[in-house]
Amino acid sequence: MPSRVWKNKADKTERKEWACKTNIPYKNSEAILKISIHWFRNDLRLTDNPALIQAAEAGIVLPVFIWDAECAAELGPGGASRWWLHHSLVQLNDSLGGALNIYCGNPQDVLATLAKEHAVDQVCWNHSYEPQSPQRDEAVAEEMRSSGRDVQTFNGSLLWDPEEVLKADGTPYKVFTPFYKRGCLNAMPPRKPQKAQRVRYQKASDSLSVDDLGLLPKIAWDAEFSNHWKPGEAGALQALRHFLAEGIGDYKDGRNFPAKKKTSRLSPHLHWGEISVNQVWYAAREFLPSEQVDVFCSELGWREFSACLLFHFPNLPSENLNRQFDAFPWEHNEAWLLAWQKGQTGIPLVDAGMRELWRTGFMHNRVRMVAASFLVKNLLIHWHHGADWFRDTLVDADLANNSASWQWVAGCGADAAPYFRIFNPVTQGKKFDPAGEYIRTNVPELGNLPNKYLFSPWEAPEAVLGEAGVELGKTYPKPIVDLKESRQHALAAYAMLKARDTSSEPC
DNA sequence: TGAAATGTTGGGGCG
DNA sequence: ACGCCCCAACATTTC
Repeated sequence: MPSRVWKNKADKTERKEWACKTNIPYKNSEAILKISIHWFRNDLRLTDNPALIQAAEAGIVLPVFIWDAECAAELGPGGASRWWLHHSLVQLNDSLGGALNIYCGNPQDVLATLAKEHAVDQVCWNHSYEPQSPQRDEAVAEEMRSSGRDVQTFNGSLLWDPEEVLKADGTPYKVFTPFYKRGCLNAMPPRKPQKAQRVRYQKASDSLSVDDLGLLPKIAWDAEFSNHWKPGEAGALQALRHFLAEGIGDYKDGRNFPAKKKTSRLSPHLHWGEISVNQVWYAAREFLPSEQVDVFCSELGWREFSACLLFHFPNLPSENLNRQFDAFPWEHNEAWLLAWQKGQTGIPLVDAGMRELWRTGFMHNRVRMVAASFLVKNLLIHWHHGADWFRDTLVDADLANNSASWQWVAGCGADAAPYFRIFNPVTQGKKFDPAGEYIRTNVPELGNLPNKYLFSPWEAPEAVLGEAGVELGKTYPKPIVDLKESRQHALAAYAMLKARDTSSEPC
């Protein structure tokens, strides 16, 4: 897409030429060509970007990205997500012909200064629905309006606006099915994606470079990431095309098998808005008939559901949605947490997942559920610790999805898995990784074990272990907990919670 | 998008 | 032929 950097005072011929191409009458171009800031946040794309389109239609665009280190320190992007952001910004800057204006600091201050320096007429951005956003954005808007500038904001990241998806009584949905069926599908269809258009960008002289933001990790644990991911808008479109060609046809069943790569792997792209969810939704629905894409679309629905929950319950990252769980007897054990994080629990499917995460910044969804269930239910470690680790290590770390999903697994969330639904990593492995491919890829030291014992090496006869070159406790850990015993323990903890709850009820 | 315990059914081996 | 037991296969319930 054509884009060009214009100096502050573009010469007349250039301006005339451009006015010609865009059908804006040259005579009026001076008056019509307003200067707008487009504030990039979680919408790092040029296509189907409502706020950017608004800015572009008005005239010259000053594209801005601001890294607010103070804000980021709290529940902002973790290590893997920062890696992604770094590369995504590099891509975005390239597609803007180098015109991305990068700053560090408090957005309100940065934008106020920029607006003054560049005599900005209008400021545009797409909403973020994360908890700190609405208030901060409103303050920015207020300041801009009071200095006589237009402020235009849009929903650029969700199919349905969380403010509008409410039950008849005006309260937010807490159960997925009615949320999706009645709240979403029954409402107006999502906005159709808009094409990218010609934009004239302006580069400020005091912009930082992407490197200046220091987003890349100091220790090179991201070594393998670039083998698996291509951040940026082009990478996002490529991932979408690949999913349509290879994954979506068999999505319903295929998505459950971690060794098959049938899931879309669009989550990090969607998180940073390198592609809009509207583009994905319509691309899928135009590609195959409804009944073949409904399962995938409902996964996008879960993304909407999580965003909506976080929007209406801003404490979702820290507090149990179901407050009964506040009394749950978590048993913190630092050594177990470390073993889980490093993929050294001695439970092959769990370790495979945790190592895939560490190595590639991603874990297949099926395995996420198993690994998370193991932490929360077999180890009885508080879901906060799991959420913290995922937030730091997943390239698709997303406050809404992460918080909602951990609460779902722990049983305290909206429409949650009942607490007694405890995944057995051995059964799950046999069912969803029957050939053991996924485990062998990620836990190579078990590679020579026969399938019969691959999912539970502690049950293998000594001779079989010896044959496979496995020595439990040396080359691979013994299980840190007994699956059956820890399951019983978890159920007992839950029973206690329930007893406590009912005993205090009748008053 | 659970797992395990418990219940039910029916075929086959066997005396 | 019959009753009995075993057990796989499936269904239901319980956590």
